[in-house]
Amino acid sequence: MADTPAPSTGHNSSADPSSVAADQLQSFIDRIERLMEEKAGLQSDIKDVFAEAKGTGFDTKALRKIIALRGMDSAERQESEAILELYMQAIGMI
Amino acid sequence: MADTPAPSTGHNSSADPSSVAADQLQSFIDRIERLMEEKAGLQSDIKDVFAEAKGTGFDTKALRKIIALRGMDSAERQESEAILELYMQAIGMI
Amino acid sequence: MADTPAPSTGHNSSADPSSVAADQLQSFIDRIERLMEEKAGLQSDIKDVFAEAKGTGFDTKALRKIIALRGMDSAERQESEAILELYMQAIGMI
Amino acid sequence: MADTPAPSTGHNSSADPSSVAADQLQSFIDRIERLMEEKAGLQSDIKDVFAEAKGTGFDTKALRKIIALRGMDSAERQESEAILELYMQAIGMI
DNA sequence: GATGCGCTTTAAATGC
DNA sequence: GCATTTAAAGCGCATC
Repeated sequence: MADTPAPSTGHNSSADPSSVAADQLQSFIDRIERLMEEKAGLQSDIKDVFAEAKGTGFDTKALRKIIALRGMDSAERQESEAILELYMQAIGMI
Repeated sequence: MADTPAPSTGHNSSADPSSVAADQLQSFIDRIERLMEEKAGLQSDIKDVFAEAKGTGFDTKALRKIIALRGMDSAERQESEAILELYMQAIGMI
Repeated sequence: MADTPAPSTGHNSSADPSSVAADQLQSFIDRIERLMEEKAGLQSDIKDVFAEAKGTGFDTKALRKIIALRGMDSAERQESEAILELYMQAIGMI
Repeated sequence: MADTPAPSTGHNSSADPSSVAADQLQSFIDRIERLMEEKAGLQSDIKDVFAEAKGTGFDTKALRKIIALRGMDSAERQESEAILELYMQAIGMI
C-alpha cells in the first residue's frame, strides 16, 4: 500500500510546481477514496441491520421513520406538522 | 398485518413476548443509530479533506469529478464490453 | 446518433430474419424513446410547478406530502400510522 | 390551460388573504396531480410497449439496457471531453 | 410471494 | 438564500 511516489519524470526537482501539485492531488484523492470506502462499508452494515430487523418481523419503513423522528428535534418536527396541517385545512382535507 | 401484539406496560417478565419485541426494537434502533453516527463522522472527515484540498488551491468540483470518474471507470468498461452481446440478445441472435 | 446501421441495403428480402428483427428492434426503441421523452417533459413541467409554488411562498416538502397523502387510501394511511405508533410506544417515545 | 379560478367555498371574499392562499394551494395541487396522472399514463404506455416487444421475442432487459446506453451516449461523450480540462483544473494548470 | 436489482424520486450538501 | 449537484431512499419491475 506504500504509495510509490516514483515521479515518472525523474528530474523532479522541488522547483517543479506541477509535480508537487500532482503529488498533492494524488494524496487528496487517495485519502478521500479511502474514507469513501469506509463510509460505503458502514452503509452496507446499516443495510444489513435493517435486513435483520425485517427478518425478525419488524416493518422497515416504520423503523426508518422512527429513527428519522428521533434525529429531529421536536421543534422542527412540530413545525413540519404544523405546516402540513395548515395546508390540509386550507384545501379541506381535515 | 401487524404481528406485533399488544405493547404493554413497562414491566417485563421474560414471559412477555411484546416486551421482548420492544427490547429487540430498541436494540435495532440503537445499532442503526450508532452506525449512522459513525457514517456521519466519516462524511464529515471527507468534507474536511475537500476543504483542505480547496485551501491548497485545488478546485473542489473538479476533484469530485475525478474521483467519480475513477470509480466509474471499471464499471463502465465492463458495460462497454457487454454492449455487443446485448445488442445480439436484443435482436434475438443469442 | 444511432450507430445501428440502417438496414437500407435495398436487398432486404423478407427471407432475412435478422434484418426483420433489426427493423422491429429499431421500431420498438423509437417508440419507447419517444414516450420517454414525453414523460421527461411532463416531469420537467411538474418540477416547474413546484418551483412556481415555492416562489409563491409554499413549502415544497409539505406540498409533496399532501399530494402523497391524497394518493394514499385512508386504510393504508391508518395502517402505517398504527404501526409507527406501536413502535413508538414500544420504545417509550410516547 | 385556462385555470378556472373557481373558489371552492363559494363565499370567498376577495378581502380574505388566507382564502386566496388556499385557492392557490388547491390550484397548485390540481396542476401537479394532473401532470402526474399524465405521466403515469405514459409510464403505462412504455410498459405496454416493452410487453409487446417481449411478446415479439425480444429480451426486455437487453432492450432496456440498449435504450439506457443510447441515452447515456451523448452525455458521456461530453463528459469525456471535459475530463482533460478538469484534470488540468484540478492540478491548478488552468 | 418474496427477494434482488435498477431506476426514479426525494432529501441533503455544496457553491455562488 | 438560492440554485445546482450529490447521495440516499423508495418504488416497481423481473425473477425464482
